[in-house]
Amino acid sequence: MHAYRTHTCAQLTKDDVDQSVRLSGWVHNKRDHGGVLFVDLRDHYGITQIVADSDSEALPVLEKLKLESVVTIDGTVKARDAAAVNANLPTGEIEVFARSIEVQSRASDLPLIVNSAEDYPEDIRLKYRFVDLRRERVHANIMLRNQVIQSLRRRMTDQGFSEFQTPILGASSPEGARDYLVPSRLHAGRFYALPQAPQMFKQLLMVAGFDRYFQIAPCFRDEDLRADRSPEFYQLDFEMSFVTQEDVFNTIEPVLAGVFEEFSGGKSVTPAGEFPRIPYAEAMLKYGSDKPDLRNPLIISDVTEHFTSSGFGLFEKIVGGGGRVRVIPAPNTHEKSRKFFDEMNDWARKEGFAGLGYVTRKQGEFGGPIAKNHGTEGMEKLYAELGLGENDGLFFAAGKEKDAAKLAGAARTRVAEELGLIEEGCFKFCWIVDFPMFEWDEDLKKVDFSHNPFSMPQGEMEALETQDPLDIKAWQYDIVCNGYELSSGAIRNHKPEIMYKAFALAGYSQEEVDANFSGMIEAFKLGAPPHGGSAPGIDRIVMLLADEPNIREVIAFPMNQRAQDLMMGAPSVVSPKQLRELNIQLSPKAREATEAARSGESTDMNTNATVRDEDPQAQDG
RNA sequence: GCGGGUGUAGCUCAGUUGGUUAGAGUAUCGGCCUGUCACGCCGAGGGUCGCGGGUUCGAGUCCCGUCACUCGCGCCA
Repeated sequence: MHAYRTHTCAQLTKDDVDQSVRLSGWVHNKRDHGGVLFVDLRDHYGITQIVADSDSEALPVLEKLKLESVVTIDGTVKARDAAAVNANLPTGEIEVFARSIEVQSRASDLPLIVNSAEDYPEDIRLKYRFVDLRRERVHANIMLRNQVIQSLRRRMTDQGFSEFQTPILGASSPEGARDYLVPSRLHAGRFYALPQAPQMFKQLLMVAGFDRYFQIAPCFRDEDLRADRSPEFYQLDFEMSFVTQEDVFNTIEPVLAGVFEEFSGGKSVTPAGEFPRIPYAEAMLKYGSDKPDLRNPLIISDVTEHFTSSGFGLFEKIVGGGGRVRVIPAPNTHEKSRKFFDEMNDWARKEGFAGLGYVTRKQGEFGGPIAKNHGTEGMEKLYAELGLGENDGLFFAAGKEKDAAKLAGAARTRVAEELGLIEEGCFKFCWIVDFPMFEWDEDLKKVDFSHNPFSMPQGEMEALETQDPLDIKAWQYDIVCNGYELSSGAIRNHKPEIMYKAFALAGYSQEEVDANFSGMIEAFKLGAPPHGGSAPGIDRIVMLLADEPNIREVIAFPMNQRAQDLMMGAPSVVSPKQLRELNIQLSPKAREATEAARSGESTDMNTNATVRDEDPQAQDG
């Protein structure tokens, strides 16, 4: 007999009755009736009920054992009486009568309970993540993640992509997010940078002639966190040679639609080949966002023209100053109280906007200060143009174009949520296309790249030479699903002369380009195919499929919002010897902070991870 | 860096207008219980009300500051 098990905890059925079996697992739950004891024994696969009574030598041991201890049970499979069958359990028709027990690992008091769905504070869950991960929901999320990755891999290899690894210790480059840096021991004062994405390497793989690359690539960005953002995350990074934007779309739509259909649990998914394509400018106008949630039926309109002259002085003034007025319909709000509208305005102010105006309409009657001042005739004209009905309210976002769009976008979401208009049970994909190549940098008062500088401008050299830089579009595209940006990609600029020209428009000299991007530029001078790709975010995909509110629920060992690993105690203080080897000296401020951590001056609960560091019990060698 | 929310027993939470000894469930410990599957019953222990200061005869409750977690803005594709 195997040392630990003959079956898993999900395997035994009525067909196995009377068999002698050996099971191993965690003590999930106990029900002690004095003379008879029931134990739910759990492993990765499932739960089997173990029974022990006074005839069993296992009884006194199990009685004393705490939950989550690990045991091996030798016993006999018994059929349960009809009345005792548990229909909720795949193994519910049988139980195992324990003849003997071996305790593999004795658990002490638990910081959180595995057999309950109760929510625990996230810092406790993260500190004891190995226990948290035993719980049904998180365990299932991590398994879902595994399946999604397997499926993505299969779908990519089926389409002729090859998987390659790229370096983790790379060179820092000036554009993009803040790099995580790793000091070099052999080269004093120099640093490696962890990849924000394997961008240059995947392009160089195309230059190297591999034609179709993909990788489940770890990416690192040292920026502040959000619910859908972690400092380290994974992308389905891919790149293809000799392709147009259309080819990239046709390749990746079936992969994403396919994997979503496979794991959506019955939710509808935008079919491959039917992802709507929304130009960036249109997205900003109609949805107030470059990652619109298409489950939200509300569409923003620009009504600036109606307020060039208006009794409503505030809007007239904004319009006169070059600003825009955008509106968000609030359908069928005739029965909403004034409070509803006022609270929307309060919300907008709390969000840092100047305020959200509104017009109410009940049985054709307009209400609210904007309607009063603008006049019934003007309002009717506006409503007719927008196709609004006699019971539809209207919210107004006014200001500089960027601010008005942003407020309108936030209000569109808020209004739809308040009115329950967001369609449920679906994944709605779209492409955002035609991103501007350049934008005006208000701080530096100059033209700068609005996205990745390696994207090919639409119209290529001719566009750069003849058009206003701010009018030039890039072959740059995002995939958006339910309001989340899942992927960003581009057809790359593989021509050095266009690269130099594009950088020149953004104010960078050829020498600067050569200095910062020498590898790429050199490569493009030695025979580079036209190529493009994208990189869907794996964590966000799994988060959406698992219907979780944040990315940490689908990461086995996530960091908290301050980029700490509460379980392992990262980032940690290192020894003076390590620092000396790296030729690194701490600043006085850093010395003070690390001294405080060492002497345990700070006694708040978040130093617990560090305390655990020093607990030999907690070290796993 | 900024704004919102939260912080009361190991955990989940209640705690009235500022008023007696801060409660419940769960977990833990002890006792009882031979068919449970969220087993049940009896009992016990467990509290710096995040921390510091203030107002007050009196603060879990009000005020100021601060810390932690979290959501968002800035930042970031």
